Amino acid sequence: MENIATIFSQLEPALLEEITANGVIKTIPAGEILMRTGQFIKSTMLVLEGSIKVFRENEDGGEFLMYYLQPGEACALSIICAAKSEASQIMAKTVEETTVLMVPLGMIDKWMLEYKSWYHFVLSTYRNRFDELLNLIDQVAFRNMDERLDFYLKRHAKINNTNTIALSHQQIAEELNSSREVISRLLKKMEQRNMVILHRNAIELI
Amino acid sequence: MENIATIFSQLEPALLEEITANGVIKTIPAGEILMRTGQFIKSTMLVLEGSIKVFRENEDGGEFLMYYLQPGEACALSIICAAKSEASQIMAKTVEETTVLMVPLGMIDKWMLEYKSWYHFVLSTYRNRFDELLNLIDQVAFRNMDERLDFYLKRHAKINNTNTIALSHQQIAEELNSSREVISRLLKKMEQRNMVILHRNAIELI
DNA sequence: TTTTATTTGTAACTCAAGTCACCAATCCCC
DNA sequence: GGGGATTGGTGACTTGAGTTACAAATAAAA
Repeated sequence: MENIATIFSQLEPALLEEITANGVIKTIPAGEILMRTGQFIKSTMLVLEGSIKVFRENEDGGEFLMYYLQPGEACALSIICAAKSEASQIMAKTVEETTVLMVPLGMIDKWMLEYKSWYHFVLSTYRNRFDELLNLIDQVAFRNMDERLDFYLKRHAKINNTNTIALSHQQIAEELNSSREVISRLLKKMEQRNMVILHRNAIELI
Repeated sequence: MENIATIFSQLEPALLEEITANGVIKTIPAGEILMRTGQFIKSTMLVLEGSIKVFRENEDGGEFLMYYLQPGEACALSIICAAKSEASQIMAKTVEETTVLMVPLGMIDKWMLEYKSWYHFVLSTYRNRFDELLNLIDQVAFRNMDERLDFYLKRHAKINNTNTIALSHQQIAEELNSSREVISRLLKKMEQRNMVILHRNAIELI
């Protein structure tokens, strides 16, 4: 794992020291649920390594994808909920082994006043999540499933920095709140158009 | 119009004085566009009276509703964009004659450090908008049009504190990104189930 | 009072996408 | 290697909702 100062290079040195002093580094195995619908949140997390999936669970247990948290990012919701100690609407879980830095909620308010770089970091966290949600609304409100699938695959490839998506059709269907058959059909069409090559548990982008 | 101190009673007196000193009160006629997609934002707004519709415009000019800003609320986006001076993804316009207090963006950052009540106000503005977007995603991703229509009518009634919605089917269709015929059909069904009474340009909730 | 524009009602059609049913291929583990 | 589990392919059917087309009702304007 890289150094905290490298991952959060935009934060000023004095703040990084405080973060190191007050935060607890925790490594979480893949697939662990970090936040459950309706759960009370008592600390925020900065992602150091790995990746966290933020999603909404529907009635059938499908995990409708909202966005991913990557190293160098923080959970906007935990910061927001902090202020109100209100129930969160969404869930979060690790997709791979993930190292996070847990920061007590009290520190967040304190640092906002003391460190300009923290203030800007928190605001930009909000803004990025806000944008991400606007984008998601765009997708579900205006796009058809074929466009959404295409967008999903490309984003997934970009985030993981590879052009092979190692997911089953079922998993993709759940993240897009669709059904396996629909995704299989659309992927077949994409293959016929030479946009992808299909393998078992893997989709290769061309 | 009520007093600023009454509308924003959660803000501390010293801050209210500063707001009055630095802000400009502006009354805007109904239907005026306050923020256009891609436009640069140079000041934030606190709503004193009236109401502002925040929406996304689709290709055909339909105004897909995101949420309404009411007296006592502020535009979260303008605050977010402020920090980054980035283009906004969405549009805003007055639905009726609206009085706002324009505050230069520079003040926002300044007050965050100086006034705890401002800090909490801004954060709660973010959180409320975030919640609103999550709710919207819920609607478009998981609900059918009949449920969305029902939800829409009830919310509209609640906001305007009346059980008569003074809108044409066409207007409703645009805000839900649907078509007039679909809304007419669904409303007819609701009337048959004794959920509403239909009038010209008005829908009465029972 | 005509004329015109707006609003609403409805039937018929189309299409995207979800569901059902079933099968084949592949993997995994005992 | 055999048997169950997971994954993927495909046809047939259903449904929600958008589209086309047209008519009736009402309001607004001339």
